[in-house]
Amino acid sequence: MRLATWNVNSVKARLPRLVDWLAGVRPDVVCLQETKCAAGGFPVEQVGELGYAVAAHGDGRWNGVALLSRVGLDEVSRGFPGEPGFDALADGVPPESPESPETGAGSTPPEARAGGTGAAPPEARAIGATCGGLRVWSLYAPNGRTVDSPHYRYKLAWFAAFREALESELATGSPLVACGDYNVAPTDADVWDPAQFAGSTHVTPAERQALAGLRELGLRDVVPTAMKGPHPFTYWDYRAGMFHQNKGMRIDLVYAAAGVADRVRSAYVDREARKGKAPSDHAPIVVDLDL
DNA sequence: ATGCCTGTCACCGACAGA
Repeated sequence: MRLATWNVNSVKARLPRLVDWLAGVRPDVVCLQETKCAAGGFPVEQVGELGYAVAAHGDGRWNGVALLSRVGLDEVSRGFPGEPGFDALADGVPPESPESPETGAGSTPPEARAGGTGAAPPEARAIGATCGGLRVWSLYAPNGRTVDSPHYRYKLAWFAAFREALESELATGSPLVACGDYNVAPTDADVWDPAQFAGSTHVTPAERQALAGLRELGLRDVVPTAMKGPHPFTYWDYRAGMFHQNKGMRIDLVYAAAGVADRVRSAYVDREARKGKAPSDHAPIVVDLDL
């Protein structure tokens, strides 16, 4: 089985490149992130012509994940149990300036502010399905913005909830892989210059501990081969010629259950897909499995 | 060479990305 994951930064804007890439690389299962379209707006017909079934999960303008498969697409899960939404109240930050410090009957009880139980619905950041006997998740972790932001605490809460959900799935013993844009660089070697990231998100101990929590469940980081240079970066900022200087980050990850990781024949970052006209700012990872 | 930011929604800029 050939498995791939790619943050396409809008499936509509990337459609010509996506179609060409699918036709050339011919993966069996593809995890997409940042599709930036509602599920009904996904170009199902265009990828369908290449033999892919589609399961999409989207809000519209932001986020959005999808799975493409031509080896079966069953037991689709849009989101996961306990998945939190972004809720500023969960951090004690009021959505609007409070009129007064009065705490009346309308105030939200603390127990209703916990992640996953508050009013904010989950964003479209996770979709799972069973493809040819393999349980596959396509993930788009929250960015976090800055370490003092409610979005950073949301990011950590989202990872904690995903760990819980995954623990239940792994208990069934079925082969599983969780691919996507984790928005965390696992080690200092996974950013082009660690000094540039001091005090930033994506490299903090808490974010790296979130990844460690997934590895504690038995998942392994399937590190792809870099097609240029020593670091298998998967993201390069559009600005300031970062790609051309190979100043990137490894934030797209393939986390595989041990039984799947043992069957990885090869894995690589397809840097070619980051070149040329109108690319995504992320490159795909392609993994060949002997299942 | 791969080439110096982009997509979306709403409107002619704002916001988000990491």
